[in-house]
Amino acid sequence: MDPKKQLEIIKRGTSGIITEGELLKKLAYSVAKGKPLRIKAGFDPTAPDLHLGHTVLIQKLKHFQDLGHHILLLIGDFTGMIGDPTGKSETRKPLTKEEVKANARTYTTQVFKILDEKKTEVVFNSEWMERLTSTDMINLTAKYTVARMLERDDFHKRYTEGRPIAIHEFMYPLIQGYDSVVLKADVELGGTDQLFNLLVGRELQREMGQEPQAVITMPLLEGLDGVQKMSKSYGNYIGITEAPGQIFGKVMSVSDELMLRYYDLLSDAPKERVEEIRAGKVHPKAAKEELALELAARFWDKQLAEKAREEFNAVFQKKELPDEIEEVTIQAEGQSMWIAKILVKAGLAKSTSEAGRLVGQGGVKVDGEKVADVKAEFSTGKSYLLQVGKRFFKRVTFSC
RNA sequence: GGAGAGGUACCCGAGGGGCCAAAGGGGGCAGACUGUAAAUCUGCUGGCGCAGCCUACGGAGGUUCGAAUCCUCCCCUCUCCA
Repeated sequence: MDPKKQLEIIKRGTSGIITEGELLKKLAYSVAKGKPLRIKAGFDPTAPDLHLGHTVLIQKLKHFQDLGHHILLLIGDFTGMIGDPTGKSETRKPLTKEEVKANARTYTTQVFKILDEKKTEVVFNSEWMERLTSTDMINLTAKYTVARMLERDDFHKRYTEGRPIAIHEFMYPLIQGYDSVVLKADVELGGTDQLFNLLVGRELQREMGQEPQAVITMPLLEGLDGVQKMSKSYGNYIGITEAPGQIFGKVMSVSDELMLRYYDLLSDAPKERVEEIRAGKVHPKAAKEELALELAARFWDKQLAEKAREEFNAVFQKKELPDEIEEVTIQAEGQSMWIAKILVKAGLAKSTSEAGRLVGQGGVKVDGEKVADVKAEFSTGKSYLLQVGKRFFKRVTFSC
């Protein structure tokens, strides 16, 4: 495909390209020689569950892949084994080889929900990093200065704010850059927070006589709260292995404002459609449904996504019951049981205190009836339909 | 090696002997409303069969009728000096 056209596709949704001119040149060269570009993206195998935040980047890789370029999926297993104590988060305990391997495997299977496995090369940086000697390592560190390291925004911030920076954290950018040298990457993708590391790759490549990689940064996706970036540890994520109903519902829970952001970063809907939505020509709820449908279908399929939509509307609009309600069996401790205890045992509340609060706030229904009394007791001889809030349902039975 | 600052709940952050289960904000949850698990408003947000008790302000001791607050030691982080 024409290099300019390729660039246009690639550009969509990116936060920055360094430099556009270089990338265009590389694309032109690739077209002229019939040689695909080597596109690198690195992943940390510490948290094996991918969420939508990751897919912003993966989706971009997919665009490259569809344009016929060669995707290098780098698993940072070496760095994972050292453990990365970024910022104030307490030092992560280093992972064992087996754990890293297992994580990497679940990682890649998830990635291949989006990318074409046959056209993707998966590499592990332990392959070459473990072979480096201490001398090699020190030589690598000699290529960069502390002052330049402190240019990295988060290092700079932490330094001036008097927060800790461990020495080995300086190694990560270097190792990541060195990976680019080994892989002879033409382009590297990363989140905006990766910009510095990506640039180090250019620096090192130049140092080692290679043409520096072009760098593409993708915006970080805000989580469901719309404030912090999407991350498992904030619990504000949509995992790509979650049930279609979950994915659908979580997308629907996003604020109208955040929805537009999700459209920009996640959707492959035609540009014109996104513009219409932004202009307010589409009802926000309808627009959100469209997006929820697209995403649910991306990780599952159209039918399941459609079913999730129907159920969502049944439950939240028509206040009907969901199709599938989880059944739980609770060990009976007598003729009757306190409502708070039932809720805890059914997994609908963390503690009887919390359960008590929920009842007090009128958030608990049994068989469709609001429970008014915090001290209510229910006979253990029957089974009940429990509902907490609008969206948590469980059917409980008791066993003796 | 010396001098100083600091460590508070899920996160940020106030509080410097009792009125502190700890202000405020964020996040989360519930209710009302609706367009939906949007927005907005209101309430809740340590545990315990709960007008009471127990556990909690980095850790361990101590002073005191009473400690997140004062003292001692320890751990951790940072700044300046050497």
